[in-house]
Amino acid sequence: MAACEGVERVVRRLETRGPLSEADRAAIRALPFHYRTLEPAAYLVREGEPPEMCAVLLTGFAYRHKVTGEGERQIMSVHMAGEFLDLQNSFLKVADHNVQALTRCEIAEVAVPALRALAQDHPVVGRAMWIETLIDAAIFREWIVNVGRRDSITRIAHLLCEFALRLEAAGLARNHRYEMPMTQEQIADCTGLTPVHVNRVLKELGRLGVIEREKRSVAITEWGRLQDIGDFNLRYLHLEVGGPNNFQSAR
Amino acid sequence: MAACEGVERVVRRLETRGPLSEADRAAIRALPFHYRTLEPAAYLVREGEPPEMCAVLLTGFAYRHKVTGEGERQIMSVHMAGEFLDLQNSFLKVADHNVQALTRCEIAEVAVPALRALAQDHPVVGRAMWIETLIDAAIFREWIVNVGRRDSITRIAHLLCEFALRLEAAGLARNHRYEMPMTQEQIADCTGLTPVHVNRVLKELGRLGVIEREKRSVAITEWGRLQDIGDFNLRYLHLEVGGPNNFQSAR
DNA sequence: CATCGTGACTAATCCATGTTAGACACAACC
DNA sequence: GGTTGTGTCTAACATGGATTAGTCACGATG
Repeated sequence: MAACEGVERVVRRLETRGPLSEADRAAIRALPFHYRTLEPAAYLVREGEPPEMCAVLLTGFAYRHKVTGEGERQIMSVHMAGEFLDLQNSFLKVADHNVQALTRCEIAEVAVPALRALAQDHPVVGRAMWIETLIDAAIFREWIVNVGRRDSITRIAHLLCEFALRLEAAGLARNHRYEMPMTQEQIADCTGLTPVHVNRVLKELGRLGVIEREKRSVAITEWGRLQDIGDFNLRYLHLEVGGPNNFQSAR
Repeated sequence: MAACEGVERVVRRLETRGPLSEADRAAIRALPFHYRTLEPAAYLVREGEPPEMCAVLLTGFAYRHKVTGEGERQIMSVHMAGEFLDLQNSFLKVADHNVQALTRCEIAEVAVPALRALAQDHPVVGRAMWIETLIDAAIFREWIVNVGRRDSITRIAHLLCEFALRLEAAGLARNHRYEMPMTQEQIADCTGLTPVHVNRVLKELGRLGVIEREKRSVAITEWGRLQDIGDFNLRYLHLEVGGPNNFQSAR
């Protein structure tokens, strides 16, 4: 991906949360971005280290996770092209979780101090970045509910629904059909289940006729039923359905 | 609590994340706060409604929760005196969860547009509020791990540890001894367990000699062991141990 | 070409936690 | 001063999902 294309994706992303002035856009474009490609499983952030760079994902997938004292991994979120990966840590002193590439990824990185200065000097841009982290938090909350109070088939159906909508919003899927970026083991780490049980549940969802799978590709054949099974309500995603500028206007 | 005391608490809270100028402080004090007392179980925010007011908790406890399609409740966070309750929703169009008083609460409310204007016109204050929400998000992430990958005794021990430190940071507890604001049923809703099992586990923690209980009062008699049992590492709380201005300085 | 590693998939068994049902203590209220 | 409600606590039984232990297909690697 060309560098200028990368920056423009960042600008567009932030603009969906509110109008930016030309000066705001120029300030974003002036950031000292550094472009890199990461192999699958490469770490972007390690728990315990101070955040120095903040990355935007241009292509590919990445995920946040922690490992318990027992050595069990819990994935806390999965990120796709266009999303910021490190706003969660950039304003804190130390990273409290890991961020790792799920697939091969292209990223645009910028040093944390430059990002802080941007937020300080361009409050509208700062607000847009804040909103990005608020939506991340909304998804974290939904995942607490998912692993805390839903049974296995509901959890996985919910995850499949969330992925469908987020991928479609990112222009990476259509007609509720997509390429699942994760292995069944990683799905297990998202849902607090074992890989074995994930396999059983995926098979069951296929048997019920609500999804069709071939390798990693997933087609949701009965969206309404999958939504019901998954107790899925898209509200928490705060998607800007009407396109840019559809935010709640300041009164 | 007197009104001016309430405002000063908000100022102090925001100052722990970075130095504020006199103009910043004045702007916070000039906010049109409205003071109210809520009875236990009163709603501050309802899922599906647009956020209109943003509240700071002056005394008492409140909690965030969602209810699944099956009618099961999951508590996503518990808040104590000094914390903001609605920054999570104020910059989004619609609340995606409920916020409810756990005990009798005194709150200071301000209309959302005034708060947005404050963040816009005083970027340093905006940044401090952003950091508050980032820490909320860090706690959400830890709770995903807690309900997703820890067994029942670990979950509850972890919750008890978190409460001890947060209450001490808020000046509401000392010597790892505090008044638990929640019933066992509410603890169950925090941990994704049943009230019956919470009771078993609390009894077991008592039998192990790491806590002592009498009604709602909890004394952690062996902090180190409870921490081990609870797989607890305080990093995710991002406590400002050195007092104000102990944030990572801009470079 | 053989070997190795990984991911998908399956079956048998087990156990941590849920479910159901109730006792008991205590405070609030008519 | 009985009644009602709420929170704590317990026991007996049920079960969802974990655990264990594989097979199989496939691509990468030497």
